Amino acid sequence: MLEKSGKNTKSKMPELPEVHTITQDLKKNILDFEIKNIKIYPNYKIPSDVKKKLISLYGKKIQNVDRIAKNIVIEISKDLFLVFHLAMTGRILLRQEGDKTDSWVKIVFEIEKNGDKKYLKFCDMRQFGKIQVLNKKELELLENKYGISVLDSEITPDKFLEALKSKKTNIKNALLDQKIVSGLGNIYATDALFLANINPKTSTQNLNTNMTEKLLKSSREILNEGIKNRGSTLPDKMYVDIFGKGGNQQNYFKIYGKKVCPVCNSKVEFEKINGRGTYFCPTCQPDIAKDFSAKKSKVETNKISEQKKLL
DNA sequence: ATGTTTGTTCCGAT
DNA sequence: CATCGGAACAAACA
Repeated sequence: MLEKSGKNTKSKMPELPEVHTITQDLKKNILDFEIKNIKIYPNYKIPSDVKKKLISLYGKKIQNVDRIAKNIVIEISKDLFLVFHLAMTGRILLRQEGDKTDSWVKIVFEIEKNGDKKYLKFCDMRQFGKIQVLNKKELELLENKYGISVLDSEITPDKFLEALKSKKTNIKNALLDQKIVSGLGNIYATDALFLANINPKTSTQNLNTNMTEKLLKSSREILNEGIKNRGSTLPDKMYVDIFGKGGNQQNYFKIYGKKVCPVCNSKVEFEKINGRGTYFCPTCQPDIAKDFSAKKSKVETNKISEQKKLL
């Protein structure tokens, strides 16, 4: 892990399983390779200052590969970092001479070590992804943008609750806000909420420590399982690892994409929550706010009828 | 033709 | 001024 200035450096904080997989594979395969050439495809819109900064990478060797939240960070020197964010449809592929061509290629880094030549390709169909060249200070600024990581062993249910409550919205939305919790995406957040028996529409203000304890545990479980299975590849085959191979976590989804709850056989509900497709089981993930207000209105109704009696 | 999509940022409304 | 939520970014697929 890149060292956070003055902070605990021993805790490894893997987050999004797909990015983690790519980062680890890159680390095993491109260290000490020299950047010989960089080809930017003409159809790729890249800010001119980034284009200029890329030139400063020529002739340098790759020192390390790491990850900050969902960013892949390639360390070129102590003060020079190449940073990728894949967003929805970005890919990093590591190819050799003669390999088949790839779709949606935007930038190719030709790298070489002891005569071994490889092609590091940045591909992006929808072009929501981002490439940056940063110095150490800018990298620290990037790192500081992110909230707590659920895989950080120092995070407690209390700290988790405090972080989530700072955003007054539903729990699903808070979990996806990287400034609050970094690393969970739509699928993993959906599955983590299911495992914790929490309705995705629950207000963060209605959470308690018992719930965040469960959610912390389920989030860690989901992310660790995703990492073990090298991420998830949906039917569109958008995510693949650096060798072009899909992950396996899609075979272990808990509730995402399901029609029937695997635990209780209830019909799974699908709803757009803050614009993101969300699956949940109405039985295993009851809406506590609804129960609460139903109870409350019942109490009020009783009160009114009592008052009427008195009159 | 329309609606859908693994993420993030920006801007208007409150 | 802070915070929230929806639109926008752009392309392929069903």
